[in-house]
Amino acid sequence: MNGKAPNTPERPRSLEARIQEHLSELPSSERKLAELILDFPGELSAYNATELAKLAGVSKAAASRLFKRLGFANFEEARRLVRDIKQWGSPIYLHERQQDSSPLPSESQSFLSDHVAALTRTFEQLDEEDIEAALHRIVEARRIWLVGFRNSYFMAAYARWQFIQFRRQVHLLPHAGETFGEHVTEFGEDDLLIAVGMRRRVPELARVMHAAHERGVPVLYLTDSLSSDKKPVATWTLSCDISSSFLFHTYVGPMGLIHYLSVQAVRLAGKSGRVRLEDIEIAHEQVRDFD
Amino acid sequence: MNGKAPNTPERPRSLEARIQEHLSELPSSERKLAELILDFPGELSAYNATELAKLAGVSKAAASRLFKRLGFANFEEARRLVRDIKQWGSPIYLHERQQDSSPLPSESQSFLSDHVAALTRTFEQLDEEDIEAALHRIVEARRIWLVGFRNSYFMAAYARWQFIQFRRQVHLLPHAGETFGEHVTEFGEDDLLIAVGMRRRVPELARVMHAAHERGVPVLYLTDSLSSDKKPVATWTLSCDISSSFLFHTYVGPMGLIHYLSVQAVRLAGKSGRVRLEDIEIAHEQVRDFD
DNA sequence: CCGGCCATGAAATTGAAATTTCAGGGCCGG
DNA sequence: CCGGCCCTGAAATTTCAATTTCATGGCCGG
Repeated sequence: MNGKAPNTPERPRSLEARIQEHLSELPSSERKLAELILDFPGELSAYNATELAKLAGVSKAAASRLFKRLGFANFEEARRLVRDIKQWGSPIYLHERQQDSSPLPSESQSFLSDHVAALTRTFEQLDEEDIEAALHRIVEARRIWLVGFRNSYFMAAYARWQFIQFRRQVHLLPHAGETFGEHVTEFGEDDLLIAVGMRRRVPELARVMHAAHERGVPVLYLTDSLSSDKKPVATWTLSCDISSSFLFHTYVGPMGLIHYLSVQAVRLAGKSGRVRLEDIEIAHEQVRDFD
Repeated sequence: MNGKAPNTPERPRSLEARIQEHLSELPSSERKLAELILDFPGELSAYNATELAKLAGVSKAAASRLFKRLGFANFEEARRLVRDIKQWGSPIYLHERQQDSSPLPSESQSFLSDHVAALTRTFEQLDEEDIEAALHRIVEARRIWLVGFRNSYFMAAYARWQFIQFRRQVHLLPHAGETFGEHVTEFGEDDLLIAVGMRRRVPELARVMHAAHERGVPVLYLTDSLSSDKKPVATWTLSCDISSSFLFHTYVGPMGLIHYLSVQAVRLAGKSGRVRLEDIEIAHEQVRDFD
């Protein structure tokens, strides 16, 4: 029994920190593994000890010993630490960050790149044909109905705000427990329904879309790219990427898309004479006046 | 038993794709788990089947069955697929899409870079101290009131949706012509008011903020960096860059900021014991209650 | 050249996670 | 109301990774 007294207060330091601390005193085979970990490219916690050992070219025993020596009860504990730090943020980062030099910068940096990635993927996968067709309808429809539940509600609200900058008759369907009946029966052939349905969707959404479809109302469906391919009936479908490596999804993708639709719709409306110059002023209003 | 003819070319579809394909025919308990996976924000392969089952609130048996049904030999195979695909970057379907659809109409490219620029500037100018302080209050406040008018309304709605994922008593003040009087008188010292005021602001906003201030309620003010410097009274101010070279402002910055606040608040709440790990389920709740 | 010390990996052992089994129970069609 | 069908989670079983043991061999001081 190696009488290694674990009198350390056992506060959670990051795995890398622990390795640095012990690096000099590690035997060769364990050090090989430790160095592998230090410049490991991917998500360490997605691998198991056996694989890591193989990658480093050492025996499983060495791996086991290494994590013990680093102060973990076992490999599983180490893996969990790595995983949770990623998901929950290092408690250290938030509290003891006076010590380390580059504390949050890098953290918020990774949020930024997460958003940028989502945006990029969203714009990459846009279907220009559907967009083109939808834009025409957005401009020409007599009335536009917008619907979105739960997390999709605010995007519908955003879209409405944008659209009323350049046209009339843009209605946001109520989202509370209220019934849609009265609105749905109002749907007319010249209308357009824009349904925002990011995960996770509720059955109501499909019902409204279906109702519109039955009445011959075209449906523009904004969804996320992970959604099922047995999509609800929709005339045009535009998907966004909302994936993020943090706890919550990111909606910068949909925001970018709606912004894009808005700008292009105004252009189109202007071209077709449906927006007169003075109407565009409305749009500019928010830009210009500083009050 | 498994009548699944394995003559399928078995090209590696992403886990998500496989789930989509089978989603409709999955029994409820397996579907619950499948939904959890589709919504899973983090690194799936860092979790084991037992943990996933627990998060989804189903038995380990269900998890085991699910992966079998999706065509994997066992859970381990699925985990490895996820891990390796991640390593390779984007999932297959993104790749295929990229090929045929024209690279990027340069026009939408410039929208993209506009958004990215706004996001970057937003994250660059974040005041970490204010954020830190605001986060604590977000976690500890008894009640949170959110207010936003016009174009700011949907951001307040988004923030509310995020915050109710991990805490109670988050209220979105009505935005219609309704009077705030009744709500404002309710403001208590333990509360927090979050005011979203992107240009162009209306006088009501300053009034509500002022009312809160008078009652000793701290105010977190989310605004845009172009706002006039005669700011309303606010305890903490966080500004975003919303400028865009197109007709409308872009709100990806505020969205990123709110996302950031949400994730960090959950982390903080977890540390202070206000959200225990198993309460992540709240966040994943949206996954579960679909029947 | 010996003898203590220690690192090492193969192999045995342990132990946790995954799978399978099984009894209970809901649902549906007859 | 019955009977088959299938889903379900608890528990038994199996599987396989992780740990421990142990024989070997290198290194160094005497």
